[in-house]
Amino acid sequence: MSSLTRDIESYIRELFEEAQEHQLSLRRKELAERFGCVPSQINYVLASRFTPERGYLVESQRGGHGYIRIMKIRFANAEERISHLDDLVGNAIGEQDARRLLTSLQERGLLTPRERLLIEVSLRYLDEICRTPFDVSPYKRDVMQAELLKRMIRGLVLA
Amino acid sequence: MSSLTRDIESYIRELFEEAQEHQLSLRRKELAERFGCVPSQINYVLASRFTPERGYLVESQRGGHGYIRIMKIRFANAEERISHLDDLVGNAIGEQDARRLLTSLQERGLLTPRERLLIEVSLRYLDEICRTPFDVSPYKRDVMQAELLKRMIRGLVLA
DNA sequence: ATCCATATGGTCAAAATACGTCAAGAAACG
DNA sequence: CGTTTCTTGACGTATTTTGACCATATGGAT
Repeated sequence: MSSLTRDIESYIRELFEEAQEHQLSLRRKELAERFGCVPSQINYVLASRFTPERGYLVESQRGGHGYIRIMKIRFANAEERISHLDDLVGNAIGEQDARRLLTSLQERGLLTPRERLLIEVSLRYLDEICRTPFDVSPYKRDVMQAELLKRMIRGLVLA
Repeated sequence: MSSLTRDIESYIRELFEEAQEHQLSLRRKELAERFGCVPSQINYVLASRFTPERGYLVESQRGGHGYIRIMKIRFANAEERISHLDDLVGNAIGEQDARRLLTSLQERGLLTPRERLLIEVSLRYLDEICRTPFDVSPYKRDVMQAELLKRMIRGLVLA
């Protein structure tokens, strides 16, 4: 049940909590040694867990005194937040991706479990009627799902 | 009278009771082996029994260290309230009636403003697509709205 | 100033692992 | 006896882990 990637992710999150900062710096090699893995494993963790989609940006520098800096994304206003979230949803989104996004939003505290449940119910129903009474193509279904999802998210941000 | 699906469903419910947690993790392959069935049978059980409409959310991850996580959002036994609310929604509900009902639920503290917003956004979108791409009759639109509303309410108002 | 040794981090792809989708046929139901 | 629900299996996709090889920054030597 535990995995290297998840362990490293947890460790980095702990560092964030301890630091109480919106950004922190790491040494790739050091971190890899701490977890007894190859350095590129760290890149994998960053690429899969500390993405803009999950609210993070990563910068790095090579060479002597190299570093990896992870930053939490901050928004100046609701509009920025909305456009960020709109981008995450995109023009079309499938069931799996939608669920993943909702998971991430819940983890970020932007959504309560009940709100997430409401969203999932409505997405499912939309998908269902698109299939059965109407016969919408898979891609069009994803476009419609994306539209509904974006509207709900926009509403929540402004609420 | 017993069936594979029901057996697996019962088993998962037992796990919830034992764990006394609102969420639990499974391995699809393991579970399939325990019940001597193909792994996709597990997907069927999840898709038909642990839906958001029934108060559950399911997350999963593929690949190494993959898992299936089931979360119980719904609060225990509130069947009476479900049927009561179903009656309130009825077979078909128009925009005006729907709004009245939501107002009442919100006033009774069964719904937060954000949750209500989500419901209204999705109902409005449903209505919109029923008119424009598809050309659903007014009555049918009301039926579909009622159905979506009922599903959302069933999913979460229970406590 | 330039070169180069050293110290970092980056990319990519293969292999292993685990879950998802879909549709056809069987079974149960009313 | 038609409809819904269940079961199965073939095929598809996603994630993790590792390692070989690539790119870049720094600082001291020339």
